[in-house]
Amino acid sequence: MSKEENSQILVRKEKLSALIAAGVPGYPNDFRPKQSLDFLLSQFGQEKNGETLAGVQVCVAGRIVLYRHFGKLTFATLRDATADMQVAVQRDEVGVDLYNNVFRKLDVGDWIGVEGTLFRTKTDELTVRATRFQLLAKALRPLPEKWHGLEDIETRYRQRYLDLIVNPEVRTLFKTRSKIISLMRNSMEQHGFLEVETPMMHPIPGGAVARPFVTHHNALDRELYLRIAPELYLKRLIVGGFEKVFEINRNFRNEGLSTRHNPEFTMMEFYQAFTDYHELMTFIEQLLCHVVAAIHGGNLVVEHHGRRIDFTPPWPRLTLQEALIRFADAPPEHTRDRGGLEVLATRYGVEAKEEWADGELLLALFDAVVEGKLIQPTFIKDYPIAVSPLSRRSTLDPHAADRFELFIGGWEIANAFSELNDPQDQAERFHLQVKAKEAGDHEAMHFDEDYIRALEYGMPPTGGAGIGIDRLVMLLTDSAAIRDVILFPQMRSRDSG
RNA sequence: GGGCCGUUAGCUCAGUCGGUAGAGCAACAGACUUUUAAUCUGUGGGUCGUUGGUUCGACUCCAACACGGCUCACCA
Repeated sequence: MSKEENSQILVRKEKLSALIAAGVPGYPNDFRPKQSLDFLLSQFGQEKNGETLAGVQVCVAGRIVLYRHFGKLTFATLRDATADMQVAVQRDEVGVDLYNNVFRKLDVGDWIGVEGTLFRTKTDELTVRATRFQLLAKALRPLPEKWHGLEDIETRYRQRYLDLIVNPEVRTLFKTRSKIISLMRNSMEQHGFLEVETPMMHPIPGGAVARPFVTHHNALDRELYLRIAPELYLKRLIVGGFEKVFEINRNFRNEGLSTRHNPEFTMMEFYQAFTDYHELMTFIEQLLCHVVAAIHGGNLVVEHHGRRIDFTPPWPRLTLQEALIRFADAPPEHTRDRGGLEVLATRYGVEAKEEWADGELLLALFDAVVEGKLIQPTFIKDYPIAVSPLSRRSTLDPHAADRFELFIGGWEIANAFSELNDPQDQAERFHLQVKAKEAGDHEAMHFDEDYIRALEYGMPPTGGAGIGIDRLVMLLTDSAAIRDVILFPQMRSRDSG
């Protein structure tokens, strides 16, 4: 017996053939439900005084997920997009022939339509008493076991439809994801931002430090790159005169997979003229608080991995140095010069590469020692210029960028900065990136001449930010792996390896 | 990429010291008109991830490979 044709599938195919032979179509499309199950439960689920259900005619559709047979009576649990509800089918109500030869030939997993009236069982459960039923779509494969359901993690990811059928909490999670994105989109629109779509295929990959996926366009006979970030296109739109734009869409990075990394992931990036990174901190604080409160019923405290994360503003704003002093127990003087940083690197087992600028070493120390400790929402600001090739140079310190990142639950959630709008400075930064690329850094940026040309036409002073949607959803749904919040996560091929 | 763990019926899982495989659910046949994982009686269902090796004999021991999980490294 092959895996694809086990005996249960054969039995179901034979049942389908028998039904069709008896004039019952297996996949008709002429049934229209009139009520959702959730609607019926909310309207009639709670008993009211003097209520009579007998006259309430209903017409519903759903998938059979459970059966309880009693000879001449069957209870079935129906599941539609909104809820589960019980249906009672009686032989004497629908007719002996239909009951014995059609209804009893149905299986768990089949879609059916049911017309009937409402009643309450002895245990007070609201139930549809069927006067008529119809097969809507025959299922040829058996569903996973009714009690344990589908627990195999690999199958849940590879066959997400099955996961969604039998694990209602997975449906709830993805509804929450959708709601989070909707809240962010509405919020941005209310603040006057214009939603735009920029290319997913880039002739020059840019806007982030990452390895891109490469593809080939036949007609143009040229390489194209799946975008690693929309940043440079969105800022071209600021040059073009849109003063507030945002995009919620996918980025693609050709890097390893982990519980926090999927090759394609969703970011919201937004750019606003006449603002800076300090004002963006306040904006993001308000935006995320709005989302968290809406998702958690007004509550700003979220449970995550057994820890309480309190989103109540204002959130701490620390410089990289301050964070290292506080969370890495570093003496202040050690964060100020090369020698001190190298002492810290030795203490924490961080490799201090010779070619690194001081700022790069500082950041490496932060990543290794501090990042994972930033559980409560915390802004870390004033990043080194060396690792911020698109950020505005600080007016006070030419080695610092007007940039911050937001950390929550030990993860980087947002990255934002005052944008570099000096075309000559930007060109110099690109040159440095190209030099790094030539020295073997695969993640370094290309020189984007058209972007420089755009800046040469004048970009107003601007602030911009990117917020990682998948990680935000993980935080707000208490998920352990990014694959749990992506419907179809990337998996290795089973056949060709 | 490294380390550790896992892969047995459609699903969830047992399988002792190496002697050719078990349960529950699901399926099939039957009983049953108020169940909630209904219950009761009976029946069928397996290339034990793949390929090699050791052995008289391998689900079991060994090796390689595939896929997955956790974790470290890199990144967001």
